[in-house]
Amino acid sequence: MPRPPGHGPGYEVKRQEIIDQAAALFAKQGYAATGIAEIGQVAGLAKGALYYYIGSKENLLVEIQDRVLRPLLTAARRIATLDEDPVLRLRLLSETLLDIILARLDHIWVYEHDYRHLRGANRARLLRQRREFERIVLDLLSAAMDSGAFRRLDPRLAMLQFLNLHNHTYQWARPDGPWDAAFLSREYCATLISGFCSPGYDVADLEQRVAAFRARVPA
Amino acid sequence: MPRPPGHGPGYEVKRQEIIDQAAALFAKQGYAATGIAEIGQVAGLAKGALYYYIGSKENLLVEIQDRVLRPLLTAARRIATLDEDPVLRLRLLSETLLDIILARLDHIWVYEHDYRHLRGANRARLLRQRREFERIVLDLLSAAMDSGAFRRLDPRLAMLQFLNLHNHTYQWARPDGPWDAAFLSREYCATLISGFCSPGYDVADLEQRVAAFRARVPA
Amino acid sequence: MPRPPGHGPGYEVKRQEIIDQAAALFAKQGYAATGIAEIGQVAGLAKGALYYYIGSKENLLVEIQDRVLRPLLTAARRIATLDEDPVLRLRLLSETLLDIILARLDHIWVYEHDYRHLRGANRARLLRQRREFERIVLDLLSAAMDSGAFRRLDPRLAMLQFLNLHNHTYQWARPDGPWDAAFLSREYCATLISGFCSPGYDVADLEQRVAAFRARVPA
Amino acid sequence: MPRPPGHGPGYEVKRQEIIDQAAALFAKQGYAATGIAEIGQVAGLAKGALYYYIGSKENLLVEIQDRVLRPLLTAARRIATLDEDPVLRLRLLSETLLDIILARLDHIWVYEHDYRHLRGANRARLLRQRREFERIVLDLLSAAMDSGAFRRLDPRLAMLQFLNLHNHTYQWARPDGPWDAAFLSREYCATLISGFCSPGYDVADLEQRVAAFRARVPA
DNA sequence: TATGAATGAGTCTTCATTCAT
DNA sequence: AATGAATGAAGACTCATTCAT
Repeated sequence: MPRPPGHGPGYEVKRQEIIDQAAALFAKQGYAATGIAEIGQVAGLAKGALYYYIGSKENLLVEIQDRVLRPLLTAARRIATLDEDPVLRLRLLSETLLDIILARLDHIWVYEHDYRHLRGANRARLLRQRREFERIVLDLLSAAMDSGAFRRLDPRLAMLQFLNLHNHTYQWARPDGPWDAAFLSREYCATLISGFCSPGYDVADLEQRVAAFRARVPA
Repeated sequence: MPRPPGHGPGYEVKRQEIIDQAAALFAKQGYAATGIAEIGQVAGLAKGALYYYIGSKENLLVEIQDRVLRPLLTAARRIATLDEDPVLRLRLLSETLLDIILARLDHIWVYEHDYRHLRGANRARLLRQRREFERIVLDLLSAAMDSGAFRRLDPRLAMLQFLNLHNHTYQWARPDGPWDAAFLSREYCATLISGFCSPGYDVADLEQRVAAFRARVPA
Repeated sequence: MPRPPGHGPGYEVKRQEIIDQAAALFAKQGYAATGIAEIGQVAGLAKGALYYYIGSKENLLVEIQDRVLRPLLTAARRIATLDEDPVLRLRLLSETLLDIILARLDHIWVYEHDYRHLRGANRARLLRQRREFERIVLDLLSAAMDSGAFRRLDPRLAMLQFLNLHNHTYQWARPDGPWDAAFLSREYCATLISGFCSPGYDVADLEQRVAAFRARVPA
Repeated sequence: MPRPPGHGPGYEVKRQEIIDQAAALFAKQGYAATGIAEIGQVAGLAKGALYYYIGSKENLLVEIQDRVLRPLLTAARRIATLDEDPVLRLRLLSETLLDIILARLDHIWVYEHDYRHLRGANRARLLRQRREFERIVLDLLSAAMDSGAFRRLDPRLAMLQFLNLHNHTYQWARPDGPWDAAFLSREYCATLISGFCSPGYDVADLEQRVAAFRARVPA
């Protein structure tokens, strides 16, 4: 997204503010049902000035998707390549995913609902990135099966269960809800791993290994 | 849903057809991004005639939500009052829910995405019905805990996991996908029950009890 | 230009009226400087109704160009294939061209000034048709040289002189001006043929042959 | 054309550069369809600085018209008062006109197309200057008739033929085209004079008189 | 039953211009 | 001498809806 060169120091700050405000509106009303006029009103900017910052409405959508996918993929790639037990890595990935979901609930809402309004290259890039994330989950699940921790299941269905359980959280989570990402991750993973693991696998052990890993490798 | 009085015999048939077609369009493009003109074109009707059948665009949305919620609640109420083990009832409810999701994927898409475009009484009624369904799930989970089958968990979080796992299915399921409702229900419930059950609970036994129930009580 | 099917009997009439009115505005102010709102005002139609008739602003431009080019090319093709002396055919073509220019001065103004605002296929088609007309003029001039009536000149420059002299007429002609197409054609052709003809060619003779042709072949 | 007072030495230079660049854009896209932003981009100037030089968009148009009309009228006035045969003076005027057209094709394009976007005094002055030029041509043609060189024709129609033939040249001429002003002037005047002259007038003689004049009065 | 015609507010976006710095 | 930020009207176009026929 190349932007016209030569902007003042406050430009990017204001720009990010506007994206924040747009994300809140899109989450509440939907992308298609939110008007540029409304965004300008919330931002306290006339339409001309608004466009000076945003370029286009679709651009806002792109930025919001990016704010979700960029940190998610960065973290997922890092976790995927850790030299750790795949089950542990799944647990770490789960918590990262929930971290991002809970930290930016309105972004996630837009991310889940309105990606279909992207067109052309923007849409293609988004789908590619989504597939990459799914691939990482899939590979970790396969690795857990290879390691004997998990039973032999259809890895694709296992991945979809993982995604269902995590991704749908945005539908009911609240910014001031009772549960944080760490807690939800523990619960979700307990459920999934109980369901997926081989007979005799020690589920309870996992949280201690997570704690040990965190002690070894501080964020 | 006020309907003009005094209609011929074909009225209701055509009306249902139009709702079908609208659901398909809404699912593909979103409610806000789908125009009345488009619906008329697909229905082969000029705008005047279209309005004769539909009343308003929001009316279509109401009808689509109803087509999901009416059979879902009917079945859920029936299952909830069965004189059976709560875990078995959960399994039956799961399959019913997945049946409806897979049978009407486009309706579900609209149901999940566009209920926020309902206003006033329509919206209130919808939210009430959703809460009733959630309550049924919650009560079954509590009953399973009371019966000793499940550990003592936060029943609300258990319900949310149940809903996450099931409801998000519409995001990736395809009409010609490889898995049917019975299969997915078995898999999902296996996962959930493994995670929720008390130590020593015999998960594998459940499917035989389902089969026995079906033999006793044919649909 | 496929238009939605099923229009009432008054539709096409009104449509043509609107194109007339748009042509007048475009001629006076230029295509780019004329707003849709202005056209609607002149047509006595709100914006919605206006679009019901026109489809798009560019469409209006296409129609106006077509109203010039269609009769022009039809007539030019017919004249080009007449079994007559090329000089006579040039004279007939000249009068036809001036007929069209004088009959639709505002259309010609738009035709000459605003064809650059056409895009894509519309533009390509226009340029193709213009080239076809030029080709017809060029071929007649070449034939006149081959027949010995004209000196050997650069046929392309001769064609451009023909076009210059005729096409620029729109710049100063008035609907109620003193000269009609027949008169102007006589004058223009007298000038051009005097300049182009071989020594000894009888210029004065031409008008009698035109009269004879008209008597033989009534329009 | 009010200009801010007190400018540095480079001001006027840069100003002229910008007008050049604007003329090129206006010629290609039309005045109304060319944005100030576009001009600023080509000029390498932000909008604020651009306005420091140009004052307003209409100002640019005024300057471009002036660049055509000022040298044209200066030359035409000079030629009109030469103590030479009117036919010779027409031939000299023709070449000057074509010189200006071919030297500044983009300016001419704007001059012919966009003078209607001028308002008020700017427009009045332009029309006055155009009429003055036409008057000069008209007077030369009348003089040629008075001298017996030309037949008695409607002098106004003769003038319009002269203008048609010359002014329309901008429509197809290219900066790197095969014909220069001197050549085109010879051709155009040969055509016009053949058409206008009295019987027995020696057309071929003219070019030698032009050469003789040039030898006597170097530019 | 069904239509075509009309509306006017609303859509996203671009415009020429101004001005504090 | 130049900039970035702001404006608000205007740009073309679409919308859900109504209604006489």
